[in-house]
Amino acid sequence: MNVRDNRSDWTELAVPVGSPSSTGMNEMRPVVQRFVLHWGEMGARWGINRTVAQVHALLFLAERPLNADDITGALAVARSNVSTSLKELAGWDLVKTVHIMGDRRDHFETLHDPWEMFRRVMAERRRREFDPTAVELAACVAQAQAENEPEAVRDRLQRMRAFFVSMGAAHDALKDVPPTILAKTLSAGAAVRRLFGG
Amino acid sequence: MNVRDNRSDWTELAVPVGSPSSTGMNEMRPVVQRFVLHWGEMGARWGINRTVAQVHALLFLAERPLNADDITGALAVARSNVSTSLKELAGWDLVKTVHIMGDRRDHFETLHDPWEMFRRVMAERRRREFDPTAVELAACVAQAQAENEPEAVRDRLQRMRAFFVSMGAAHDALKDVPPTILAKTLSAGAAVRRLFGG
DNA sequence: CTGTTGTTTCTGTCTGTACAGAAACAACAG
DNA sequence: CTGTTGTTTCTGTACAGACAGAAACAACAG
Repeated sequence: MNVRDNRSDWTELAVPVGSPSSTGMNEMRPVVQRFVLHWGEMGARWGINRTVAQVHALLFLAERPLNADDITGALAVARSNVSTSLKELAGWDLVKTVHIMGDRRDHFETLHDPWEMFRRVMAERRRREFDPTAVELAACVAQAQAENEPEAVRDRLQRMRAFFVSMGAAHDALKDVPPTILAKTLSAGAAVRRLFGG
Repeated sequence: MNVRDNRSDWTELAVPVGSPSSTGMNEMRPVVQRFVLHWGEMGARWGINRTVAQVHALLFLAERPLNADDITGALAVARSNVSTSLKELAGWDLVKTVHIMGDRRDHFETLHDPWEMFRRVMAERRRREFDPTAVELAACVAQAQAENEPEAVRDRLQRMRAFFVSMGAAHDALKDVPPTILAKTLSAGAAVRRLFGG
């Protein structure tokens, strides 16, 4: 009994044909495919690996936790890449590993709440990119001072730094607001406008 | 008199050595270089072409409008790419062309207010990427309905769509708030927390 | 007209990244 | 032990994007 024969019958997101294609690929149904492809493109535009984003999209629509072979079959990518992508998603805190009784394989699932997803992605991007840039900016401000840069240069670096400080504060103020509150408050809109004197 | 001889003495951001290097390259001073390089990296991470981001960074620190040759000299990239990058930045509404008396060449300058920069980038990204995705999601929701996708799939697409609608509303509520107000309100933080019941 | 300036387009090249596929390895169940 | 599962690493390849440099072109000043 080899791996191919042992893969689970994964029909939830698959086209309901008689049997899987000879390639071992498990075709996704049209909407699923559409969403997965678009999500992949969007991710790529924002600096997320296309395949990683596709894996995420697939898990987002999956009705049950999928194992690596399910994903390999659906997306038709090498298993090694699925493994890497899952690890990457775990690094973003977007997937978790679950286990199913009687099955030794790892299964993966992702959040189904877009707000919570957004929150975690923001937190990670902040940690990885925003904070280091803020540090770099502070260093630039100091260096500009030390090296007697002209007033204008020092001023602009300082403004940029201040901007980063403010954005950091904004993130701090919002990062722990429960998604449901965020959604309601933002959807209403009026309160937000009022706060900002609109 | 060729182009090289005709280029302006561009010393504001340059290392104050006796003469420009034989390559025609105009070396930036350390802080400027540091900022330009870092900005380039950040841009690349967020899907902005590295060179485009570098041109932007250079203009951000420049004390006067620069012409294409200034930029070519400072960044040591081909003139054609500078031209393309400037056009790209113009497309983001981040640079404008200005003219200097007695000089036929175009000169370029960028905003010096990070808040306003941010506002414009957000507006553009929304137009280019967010809105189309929102449309796509609406289509996915409709298609999922039409093709009798399982409840779970329809529900998740719908949630994602709702998320995009809310984010759009949030952007609408904030996009026209004057940067100064935004900065003050966000920096304070307390009001924001209050609004969201923190 | 000629020289300057700027844009656009083309070609070739280079580089980084993604990726497949294989292999080695580790962990573990039975 | 053997077979399964999963991760990691390696090699080679393929592709997309970035880029330089040349060339053609347009606009315009003098």
